[in-house]
Amino acid sequence: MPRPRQPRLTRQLIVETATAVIDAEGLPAFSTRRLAAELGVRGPSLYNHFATKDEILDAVADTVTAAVDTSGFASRDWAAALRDWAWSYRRALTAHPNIVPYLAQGPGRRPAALAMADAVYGGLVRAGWPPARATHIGAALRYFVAGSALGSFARGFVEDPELYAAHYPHLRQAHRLAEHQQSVDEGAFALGLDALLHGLAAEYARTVGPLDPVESARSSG
Amino acid sequence: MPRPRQPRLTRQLIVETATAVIDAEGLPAFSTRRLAAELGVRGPSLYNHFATKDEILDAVADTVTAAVDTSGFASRDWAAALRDWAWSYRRALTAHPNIVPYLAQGPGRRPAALAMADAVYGGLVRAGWPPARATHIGAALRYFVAGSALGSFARGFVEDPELYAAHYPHLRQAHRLAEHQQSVDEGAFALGLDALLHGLAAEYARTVGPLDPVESARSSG
DNA sequence: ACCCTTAAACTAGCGGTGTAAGTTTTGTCG
DNA sequence: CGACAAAACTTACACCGCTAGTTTAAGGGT
Repeated sequence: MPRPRQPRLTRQLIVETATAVIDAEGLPAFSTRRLAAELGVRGPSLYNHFATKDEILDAVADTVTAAVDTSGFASRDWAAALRDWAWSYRRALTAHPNIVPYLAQGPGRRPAALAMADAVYGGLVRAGWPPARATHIGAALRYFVAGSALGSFARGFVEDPELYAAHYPHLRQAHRLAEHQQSVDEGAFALGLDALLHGLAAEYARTVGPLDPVESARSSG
Repeated sequence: MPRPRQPRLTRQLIVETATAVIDAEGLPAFSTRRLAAELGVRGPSLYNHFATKDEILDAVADTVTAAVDTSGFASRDWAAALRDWAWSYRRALTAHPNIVPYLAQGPGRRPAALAMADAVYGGLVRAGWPPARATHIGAALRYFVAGSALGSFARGFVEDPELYAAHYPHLRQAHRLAEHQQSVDEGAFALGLDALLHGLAAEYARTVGPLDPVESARSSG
Protein backbone atom coordinates (compact mmCIF):
# COMPACT_ATOMS: atom_id res chain seq x y z
CA MET A 1 0.00 0.00 0.00
CA PRO A 2 1.58 3.28 -1.15
CA ARG A 3 1.06 6.79 0.05
CA PRO A 4 -2.64 7.30 0.87
CA ARG A 5 -4.83 10.19 -0.36
CA GLN A 6 -4.94 11.49 3.17
CA PRO A 7 -2.19 10.85 5.72
CA ARG A 8 -3.35 8.32 8.25
CA LEU A 9 -0.87 9.30 10.93
CA THR A 10 -0.03 12.49 12.73
CA ARG A 11 2.28 12.99 15.66
CA GLN A 12 -0.65 13.85 17.86
CA LEU A 13 -2.64 10.77 16.85
CA ILE A 14 0.38 8.57 17.44
CA VAL A 15 0.97 10.02 20.89
CA GLU A 16 -2.67 9.68 21.88
CA THR A 17 -2.86 6.10 20.72
CA ALA A 18 0.44 5.26 22.37
CA THR A 19 -0.87 6.65 25.65
CA ALA A 20 -4.00 4.55 25.32
CA VAL A 21 -2.05 1.37 24.60
CA ILE A 22 0.32 1.95 27.51
CA ASP A 23 -2.55 2.75 29.86
CA ALA A 24 -4.47 -0.32 28.82
CA GLU A 25 -1.74 -2.91 28.45
CA GLY A 26 1.38 -1.62 30.19
CA LEU A 27 4.83 -0.58 29.09
CA PRO A 28 6.16 -4.05 28.22
CA ALA A 29 3.25 -4.68 25.85
CA PHE A 30 3.90 -1.41 24.05
CA SER A 31 5.81 -2.12 20.85
CA THR A 32 6.03 -0.26 17.59
CA ARG A 33 4.12 -3.00 15.77
CA ARG A 34 1.48 -3.17 18.46
CA LEU A 35 1.02 0.60 18.28
CA ALA A 36 0.97 0.55 14.50
CA ALA A 37 -1.68 -2.16 14.47
CA GLU A 38 -3.85 0.00 16.69
CA LEU A 39 -3.45 2.76 14.12
CA GLY A 40 -4.27 0.51 11.16
CA VAL A 41 -0.74 0.72 9.83
CA ARG A 42 2.49 -1.31 9.68
CA GLY A 43 5.22 -0.77 12.24
CA PRO A 44 7.85 1.04 10.18
CA SER A 45 5.38 3.72 9.08
CA LEU A 46 5.77 5.30 12.49
CA TYR A 47 9.32 6.22 11.55
CA ASN A 48 7.98 8.75 9.10
CA HIS A 49 6.89 10.77 12.14
CA PHE A 50 9.28 9.83 14.94
CA ALA A 51 12.93 8.91 14.73
CA THR A 52 12.87 6.27 17.46
CA LYS A 53 10.55 4.51 19.83
CA ASP A 54 12.02 6.48 22.72
CA GLU A 55 11.03 9.67 20.96
CA ILE A 56 7.42 8.48 21.05
CA LEU A 57 7.73 7.64 24.73
CA ASP A 58 9.24 11.04 25.40
CA ALA A 59 6.27 12.66 23.71
CA VAL A 60 3.87 10.62 25.81
CA ALA A 61 5.78 11.51 28.97
CA ASP A 62 5.75 15.15 27.97
CA THR A 63 2.00 15.33 27.53
CA VAL A 64 1.53 13.63 30.90
CA THR A 65 3.83 16.16 32.53
CA ALA A 66 2.08 19.02 30.74
CA ALA A 67 -1.04 18.30 32.80
CA VAL A 68 0.73 19.35 36.00
CA ASP A 69 -0.50 22.67 37.37
CA THR A 70 2.15 25.08 38.63
CA SER A 71 -0.04 28.16 38.60
CA GLY A 72 0.03 28.33 42.40
CA PHE A 73 3.52 29.76 42.32
CA ALA A 74 2.13 32.88 40.70
CA SER A 75 -0.69 33.47 43.16
CA ARG A 76 -0.09 31.78 46.49
CA ASP A 77 2.60 31.68 49.14
CA TRP A 78 5.43 29.25 48.48
CA ALA A 79 4.25 26.55 50.88
CA ALA A 80 0.71 26.43 49.53
CA ALA A 81 2.04 26.52 45.99
CA LEU A 82 4.35 23.59 46.73
CA ARG A 83 1.49 21.60 48.20
CA ASP A 84 -0.82 22.28 45.25
CA TRP A 85 1.93 21.44 42.80
CA ALA A 86 2.84 18.18 44.52
CA TRP A 87 -0.73 16.96 44.53
CA SER A 88 -1.29 17.99 40.93
CA TYR A 89 1.96 16.28 39.97
CA ARG A 90 0.89 13.13 41.76
CA ARG A 91 -2.53 13.15 40.11
CA ALA A 92 -0.95 13.55 36.69
CA LEU A 93 1.32 10.56 37.25
CA THR A 94 -1.21 8.25 38.85
CA ALA A 95 -3.59 8.96 35.96
CA HIS A 96 -1.09 7.10 33.75
CA PRO A 97 0.79 4.82 36.11
CA ASN A 98 2.25 2.62 33.41
CA ILE A 99 4.35 5.36 31.87
CA VAL A 100 5.82 6.44 35.22
CA PRO A 101 8.77 4.03 35.19
CA TYR A 102 9.91 5.63 31.95
CA LEU A 103 9.07 9.16 32.96
CA ALA A 104 10.67 8.98 36.38
CA GLN A 105 14.19 8.47 35.11
CA GLY A 106 15.07 12.13 35.08
CA PRO A 107 13.62 15.35 33.74
CA GLY A 108 15.49 14.94 30.50
CA ARG A 109 15.13 17.46 27.76
CA ARG A 110 11.35 17.30 27.68
CA PRO A 111 9.84 20.77 27.42
CA ALA A 112 7.00 20.24 29.88
CA ALA A 113 9.35 18.88 32.53
CA LEU A 114 11.69 21.81 32.04
CA ALA A 115 8.84 24.32 32.16
CA MET A 116 7.67 22.74 35.39
CA ALA A 117 11.14 22.87 36.93
CA ASP A 118 11.45 26.47 35.83
CA ALA A 119 8.16 27.48 37.45
CA VAL A 120 8.98 25.76 40.74
CA TYR A 121 12.50 27.11 40.93
CA GLY A 122 11.38 30.61 40.00
CA GLY A 123 8.59 30.59 42.54
CA LEU A 124 10.83 29.49 45.36
CA VAL A 125 13.55 32.00 44.59
CA ARG A 126 10.95 34.77 44.37
CA ALA A 127 9.75 33.74 47.83
CA GLY A 128 13.20 34.34 49.22
CA TRP A 129 14.77 30.90 49.20
CA PRO A 130 18.44 30.94 48.24
CA PRO A 131 18.94 29.52 44.74
CA ALA A 132 20.77 26.42 45.92
CA ARG A 133 18.03 25.71 48.43
CA ALA A 134 15.35 26.22 45.79
CA THR A 135 17.03 23.62 43.60
CA HIS A 136 17.18 21.16 46.48
CA ILE A 137 13.55 21.67 47.46
CA GLY A 138 12.30 21.17 43.92
CA ALA A 139 14.40 18.04 43.58
CA ALA A 140 13.33 16.63 46.94
CA LEU A 141 9.66 17.01 46.13
CA ARG A 142 10.17 15.50 42.73
CA TYR A 143 11.85 12.50 44.35
CA PHE A 144 8.93 12.07 46.70
CA VAL A 145 6.19 12.41 44.09
CA ALA A 146 7.92 10.21 41.54
CA GLY A 147 8.73 7.58 44.13
CA SER A 148 5.15 7.48 45.33
CA ALA A 149 3.73 7.16 41.84
CA LEU A 150 6.29 4.58 40.81
CA GLY A 151 6.59 2.14 43.63
CA SER A 152 3.12 1.81 44.94
CA PHE A 153 3.94 0.52 48.38
CA ALA A 154 0.97 -1.77 48.72
CA ARG A 155 1.05 -3.21 45.22
CA GLY A 156 3.80 -5.65 45.98
CA PHE A 157 2.09 -7.39 48.81
CA VAL A 158 0.27 -10.63 48.35
CA GLU A 159 -3.04 -11.65 49.75
CA ASP A 160 -1.72 -14.83 51.29
CA PRO A 161 -1.36 -14.31 55.07
CA GLU A 162 0.73 -17.44 55.52
CA LEU A 163 3.57 -15.98 53.56
CA TYR A 164 4.26 -13.26 56.10
CA ALA A 165 3.33 -14.97 59.34
CA ALA A 166 6.31 -17.29 59.23
CA HIS A 167 9.23 -14.99 58.58
CA TYR A 168 8.11 -11.40 59.01
CA PRO A 169 6.44 -11.21 62.40
CA HIS A 170 5.53 -7.54 62.27
CA LEU A 171 4.00 -7.81 58.83
CA ARG A 172 1.43 -10.30 59.99
CA GLN A 173 -1.33 -8.06 58.67
CA ALA A 174 0.44 -7.20 55.45
CA HIS A 175 -1.89 -9.23 53.29
CA ARG A 176 -4.54 -6.66 54.12
CA LEU A 177 -2.48 -3.96 52.45
CA ALA A 178 -3.44 -5.21 49.03
CA GLU A 179 -7.08 -4.49 49.77
CA HIS A 180 -6.42 -0.92 50.76
CA GLN A 181 -3.69 -0.18 48.28
CA GLN A 182 -5.01 3.14 47.12
CA SER A 183 -5.78 4.49 50.56
CA VAL A 184 -2.40 3.34 51.89
CA ASP A 185 -0.56 5.02 49.06
CA GLU A 186 -2.53 8.22 49.38
CA GLY A 187 -2.28 8.26 53.15
CA ALA A 188 1.47 7.79 52.98
CA PHE A 189 1.73 10.54 50.40
CA ALA A 190 -0.39 12.95 52.44
CA LEU A 191 1.56 12.24 55.60
CA GLY A 192 4.93 12.55 53.91
CA LEU A 193 4.02 15.73 52.09
CA ASP A 194 2.72 17.37 55.25
CA ALA A 195 5.85 16.39 57.13
CA LEU A 196 8.08 17.68 54.34
CA LEU A 197 6.28 21.02 54.19
CA HIS A 198 6.29 21.31 57.96
CA GLY A 199 10.03 20.79 58.02
CA LEU A 200 10.58 23.25 55.18
CA ALA A 201 8.49 25.88 56.93
CA ALA A 202 10.67 25.53 60.01
CA GLU A 203 13.79 25.88 57.87
CA TYR A 204 12.32 28.92 56.17
CA ALA A 205 11.51 30.59 59.47
CA ARG A 206 15.02 29.92 60.69
CA THR A 207 17.01 31.03 57.65
CA VAL A 208 14.83 33.22 55.43
CA GLY A 209 11.88 34.34 57.48
CA PRO A 210 13.61 37.29 59.16
CA LEU A 211 13.98 38.99 55.78
CA ASP A 212 11.04 40.41 53.93
CA PRO A 213 10.56 37.95 51.05
CA VAL A 214 9.69 40.74 48.63
CA GLU A 215 12.78 42.68 49.51
CA SER A 216 14.87 39.58 49.29
CA ALA A 217 13.56 38.77 45.85
CA ARG A 218 14.16 42.35 44.68
CA SER A 219 17.74 42.36 45.85
CA SER A 220 18.56 39.07 44.15
CA GLY A 221 16.52 39.44 41.01
CA MET B 1 29.44 -29.27 24.72
CA PRO B 2 27.75 -31.63 27.18
CA ARG B 3 27.72 -31.63 30.93
CA PRO B 4 31.14 -30.51 32.21
CA ARG B 5 33.17 -32.27 34.91
CA GLN B 6 32.53 -29.37 37.20
CA PRO B 7 29.47 -27.14 36.90
CA ARG B 8 30.43 -23.79 35.47
CA LEU B 9 27.42 -21.93 36.83
CA THR B 10 25.95 -21.40 40.25
CA ARG B 11 23.15 -19.11 41.27
CA GLN B 12 25.57 -16.96 43.20
CA LEU B 13 28.00 -16.65 40.32
CA ILE B 14 25.18 -15.75 37.96
CA VAL B 15 23.85 -13.06 40.29
CA GLU B 16 27.29 -11.57 40.85
CA THR B 17 28.05 -11.46 37.14
CA ALA B 18 24.62 -10.06 36.35
CA THR B 19 25.20 -7.28 38.86
CA ALA B 20 28.54 -6.51 37.28
CA VAL B 21 27.08 -6.39 33.77
CA ILE B 22 24.21 -4.15 34.85
CA ASP B 23 26.55 -1.86 36.76
CA ALA B 24 28.91 -1.58 33.84
CA GLU B 25 26.57 -1.42 30.87
CA GLY B 26 23.09 -0.61 32.13
CA LEU B 27 19.79 -2.41 32.27
CA PRO B 28 18.97 -2.27 28.53
CA ALA B 29 22.29 -3.92 27.66
CA PHE B 30 21.62 -6.74 30.08
CA SER B 31 20.37 -9.75 28.13
CA THR B 32 20.54 -13.44 28.86
CA ARG B 33 22.96 -13.97 25.98
CA ARG B 34 25.15 -11.09 27.09
CA LEU B 35 25.23 -12.43 30.63
CA ALA B 36 25.93 -15.95 29.43
CA ALA B 37 28.80 -14.76 27.27
CA GLU B 38 30.32 -13.10 30.31
CA LEU B 39 30.09 -16.47 32.07
CA GLY B 40 31.65 -18.38 29.17
CA VAL B 41 28.40 -20.16 28.41
CA ARG B 42 25.46 -20.08 25.94
CA GLY B 43 22.27 -18.21 26.84
CA PRO B 44 19.89 -21.06 27.52
CA SER B 45 22.21 -22.63 30.10
CA LEU B 46 21.06 -19.99 32.55
CA TYR B 47 17.66 -21.61 32.57
CA ASN B 48 19.10 -24.58 34.43
CA HIS B 49 19.45 -22.24 37.40
CA PHE B 50 16.74 -19.61 37.01
CA ALA B 51 13.29 -19.97 35.51
CA THR B 52 13.14 -16.54 33.87
CA LYS B 53 15.20 -13.44 33.31
CA ASP B 54 13.07 -11.59 35.83
CA GLU B 55 14.02 -14.15 38.44
CA ILE B 56 17.65 -13.24 37.89
CA LEU B 57 16.82 -9.56 38.19
CA ASP B 58 14.87 -10.24 41.36
CA ALA B 59 17.89 -11.99 42.82
CA VAL B 60 20.11 -9.04 41.91
CA ALA B 61 17.62 -6.62 43.44
CA ASP B 62 17.43 -8.74 46.55
CA THR B 63 21.16 -8.75 47.15
CA VAL B 64 21.24 -4.99 46.67
CA THR B 65 18.44 -4.57 49.19
CA ALA B 66 20.14 -6.97 51.59
CA ALA B 67 22.94 -4.43 52.04
CA VAL B 68 20.56 -2.00 53.74
CA ASP B 69 21.17 -1.66 57.46
CA THR B 70 18.11 -1.57 59.70
CA SER B 71 19.92 -2.35 62.93
CA GLY B 72 19.24 1.13 64.26
CA PHE B 73 15.65 0.20 65.02
CA ALA B 74 16.93 -2.18 67.68
CA SER B 75 19.23 0.26 69.42
CA ARG B 76 18.31 3.87 68.79
CA ASP B 77 15.25 6.09 69.06
CA TRP B 78 12.87 5.92 66.13
CA ALA B 79 13.94 9.20 64.51
CA ALA B 80 17.64 8.38 64.56
CA ALA B 81 16.88 4.88 63.34
CA LEU B 82 14.83 6.26 60.45
CA ARG B 83 17.63 8.62 59.49
CA ASP B 84 20.28 5.90 59.57
CA TRP B 85 18.07 3.55 57.62
CA ALA B 86 17.24 6.11 54.95
CA TRP B 87 20.90 6.94 54.36
CA SER B 88 21.89 3.30 54.30
CA TYR B 89 19.05 2.58 51.88
CA ARG B 90 20.16 5.41 49.65
CA ARG B 91 23.78 4.27 49.70
CA ALA B 92 22.72 0.74 48.77
CA LEU B 93 20.74 1.99 45.78
CA THR B 94 23.22 4.55 44.51
CA ALA B 95 25.93 1.89 44.64
CA HIS B 96 24.02 0.14 41.83
CA PRO B 97 22.03 2.88 40.14
CA ASN B 98 21.26 0.91 37.00
CA ILE B 99 19.18 -1.70 38.78
CA VAL B 100 17.07 0.90 40.60
CA PRO B 101 14.43 1.29 37.87
CA TYR B 102 13.68 -2.40 38.21
CA LEU B 103 13.96 -2.50 41.97
CA ALA B 104 11.84 0.56 42.61
CA GLN B 105 8.66 -0.91 41.17
CA GLY B 106 7.41 -2.22 44.47
CA PRO B 107 8.73 -4.33 47.31
CA GLY B 108 7.48 -7.45 45.63
CA ARG B 109 8.01 -10.82 47.21
CA ARG B 110 11.73 -10.37 47.61
CA PRO B 111 12.87 -11.57 51.04
CA ALA B 112 15.32 -8.76 51.74
CA ALA B 113 12.72 -6.12 50.90
CA LEU B 114 10.18 -7.79 53.14
CA ALA B 115 12.69 -8.16 55.97
CA MET B 116 13.48 -4.47 55.66
CA ALA B 117 9.81 -3.48 55.71
CA ASP B 118 9.30 -5.73 58.70
CA ALA B 119 12.15 -4.16 60.66
CA VAL B 120 10.99 -0.61 59.92
CA TYR B 121 7.36 -1.27 60.70
CA GLY B 122 8.21 -3.15 63.87
CA GLY B 123 10.56 -0.45 65.08
CA LEU B 124 8.02 2.31 64.56
CA VAL B 125 5.21 0.43 66.25
CA ARG B 126 7.48 -0.38 69.18
CA ALA B 127 8.21 3.34 69.46
CA GLY B 128 4.54 4.05 69.91
CA TRP B 129 3.40 4.98 66.42
CA PRO B 130 -0.06 3.63 65.61
CA PRO B 131 0.18 0.75 63.10
CA ALA B 132 -1.47 2.67 60.28
CA ARG B 133 0.90 5.57 60.80
CA ALA B 134 3.89 3.24 60.89
CA THR B 135 2.88 1.85 57.52
CA HIS B 136 2.55 5.33 56.08
CA ILE B 137 5.88 6.49 57.42
CA GLY B 138 7.72 3.49 56.05
CA ALA B 139 6.08 3.94 52.68
CA ALA B 140 6.75 7.69 52.57
CA LEU B 141 10.44 7.22 53.25
CA ARG B 142 10.66 4.47 50.70
CA TYR B 143 9.09 6.79 48.14
CA PHE B 144 11.61 9.46 48.92
CA VAL B 145 14.66 7.21 48.86
CA ALA B 146 13.64 5.34 45.74
CA GLY B 147 12.73 8.54 43.94
CA SER B 148 16.04 10.11 44.79
CA ALA B 149 18.03 7.10 43.63
CA LEU B 150 15.96 6.69 40.49
CA GLY B 151 15.48 10.09 39.03
CA SER B 152 18.73 11.80 39.71
CA PHE B 153 17.57 15.37 39.40
CA ALA B 154 20.70 16.75 37.88
CA ARG B 155 21.38 13.92 35.46
CA GLY B 156 18.82 15.11 32.96
CA PHE B 157 20.26 18.51 32.46
CA VAL B 158 22.50 19.32 29.59
CA GLU B 159 25.67 21.34 29.58
CA ASP B 160 24.49 23.65 26.85
CA PRO B 161 23.51 27.00 28.41
CA GLU B 162 21.76 28.17 25.25
CA LEU B 163 19.11 25.53 25.61
CA TYR B 164 17.73 26.99 28.79
CA ALA B 165 18.35 30.68 28.30
CA ALA B 166 15.72 31.00 25.61
CA HIS B 167 12.66 29.35 27.10
CA TYR B 168 13.27 28.73 30.79
CA PRO B 169 14.32 32.03 32.28
CA HIS B 170 14.79 30.82 35.81
CA LEU B 171 16.87 27.86 34.78
CA ARG B 172 19.51 30.04 33.21
CA GLN B 173 22.16 28.38 35.34
CA ALA B 174 20.81 24.88 34.89
CA HIS B 175 23.70 23.76 32.73
CA ARG B 176 25.84 24.00 35.83
CA LEU B 177 23.74 21.34 37.49
CA ALA B 178 25.36 18.65 35.39
CA GLU B 179 28.76 19.51 36.86
CA HIS B 180 27.58 19.19 40.43
CA GLN B 181 25.17 16.33 39.93
CA GLN B 182 26.25 14.30 42.91
CA SER B 183 26.32 17.18 45.35
CA VAL B 184 22.94 18.45 44.13
CA ASP B 185 21.36 15.04 44.54
CA GLU B 186 22.88 14.51 47.95
CA GLY B 187 22.04 18.00 49.10
CA ALA B 188 18.44 17.59 48.01
CA PHE B 189 18.28 14.25 49.76
CA ALA B 190 19.75 15.61 52.98
CA LEU B 191 17.41 18.59 52.97
CA GLY B 192 14.34 16.53 52.21
CA LEU B 193 15.16 13.87 54.78
CA ASP B 194 15.76 16.46 57.48
CA ALA B 195 12.49 18.17 56.64
CA LEU B 196 10.61 14.88 56.66
CA LEU B 197 12.02 13.86 60.02
CA HIS B 198 11.39 17.30 61.45
CA GLY B 199 7.76 17.08 60.39
CA LEU B 200 7.41 13.56 61.74
CA ALA B 201 8.88 14.59 65.08
CA ALA B 202 6.28 17.33 65.35
CA GLU B 203 3.53 14.86 64.53
CA TYR B 204 4.91 12.45 67.09
CA ALA B 205 4.98 15.08 69.80
CA ARG B 206 1.41 16.05 69.00
CA THR B 207 -0.16 12.60 68.80
CA VAL B 208 2.11 10.07 70.50
CA GLY B 209 4.54 11.99 72.66
CA PRO B 210 2.28 12.42 75.68
CA LEU B 211 2.37 8.67 76.23
CA ASP B 212 5.47 6.92 77.43
CA PRO B 213 6.68 5.06 74.35
CA VAL B 214 7.69 2.03 76.38
CA GLU B 215 4.31 1.87 78.03
CA SER B 216 2.59 2.35 74.72
CA ALA B 217 4.56 -0.48 73.14
CA ARG B 218 3.79 -2.74 76.09
CA SER B 219 0.07 -2.09 75.94
CA SER B 220 -0.14 -2.70 72.19
CA GLY B 221 2.20 -5.70 72.00
C1' DA C 1 31.13 -53.01 38.48
C1' DC C 2 27.08 -51.85 36.28
C1' DC C 3 22.70 -49.36 35.49
C1' DC C 4 19.59 -45.59 36.06
C1' DT C 5 18.44 -41.13 37.16
C1' DT C 6 19.50 -36.50 37.30
C1' DA C 7 22.22 -32.40 36.25
C1' DA C 8 24.15 -29.17 33.31
C1' DA C 9 25.79 -27.99 29.39
C1' DC C 10 24.71 -27.93 24.31
C1' DT C 11 22.16 -26.85 19.39
C1' DA C 12 18.20 -25.55 16.88
C1' DG C 13 14.51 -22.77 16.46
C1' DC C 14 10.06 -19.94 17.36
C1' DG C 15 7.90 -15.71 17.63
C1' DG C 16 8.78 -11.17 18.77
C1' DT C 17 11.57 -6.64 18.89
C1' DG C 18 13.54 -2.00 17.04
C1' DT C 19 14.84 -0.15 12.98
C1' DA C 20 17.38 0.39 8.36
C1' DA C 21 16.81 0.22 3.35
C1' DG C 22 14.55 0.52 -0.64
C1' DT C 23 9.90 0.72 -3.31
C1' DT C 24 5.64 2.72 -4.80
C1' DT C 25 2.21 5.93 -5.15
C1' DT C 26 0.25 10.32 -4.08
C1' DG C 27 0.05 15.30 -3.46
C1' DT C 28 2.18 19.72 -4.35
C1' DC C 29 4.73 23.25 -6.43
C1' DG C 30 7.61 25.55 -9.96
C1' DC D 1 3.54 18.86 -16.87
C1' DG D 2 7.53 17.19 -14.72
C1' DA D 3 10.22 17.06 -10.39
C1' DC D 4 10.25 16.31 -5.72
C1' DA D 5 8.85 15.33 -1.15
C1' DA D 6 5.74 12.76 1.78
C1' DA D 7 3.81 8.71 3.60
C1' DA D 8 2.60 4.52 3.24
C1' DC D 9 4.53 -0.08 1.95
C1' DT D 10 7.75 -4.68 1.90
C1' DT D 11 11.81 -6.88 3.06
C1' DA D 12 15.35 -7.89 6.02
C1' DC D 13 18.85 -7.80 9.81
C1' DA D 14 20.41 -8.59 14.30
C1' DC D 15 18.94 -9.30 18.59
C1' DC D 16 15.68 -10.75 22.29
C1' DG D 17 13.43 -14.30 25.91
C1' DC D 18 12.54 -18.74 26.00
C1' DT D 19 11.28 -23.89 24.65
C1' DA D 20 12.49 -28.42 23.12
C1' DG D 21 15.30 -31.96 22.48
C1' DT D 22 20.20 -33.85 22.72
C1' DT D 23 24.49 -35.21 24.85
C1' DT D 24 27.45 -36.42 28.34
C1' DA D 25 29.07 -36.56 33.16
C1' DA D 26 28.12 -37.36 38.18
C1' DG D 27 26.17 -39.85 41.76
C1' DG D 28 23.39 -43.41 44.04
C1' DG D 29 21.50 -48.29 44.29
C1' DT D 30 21.94 -53.09 43.69
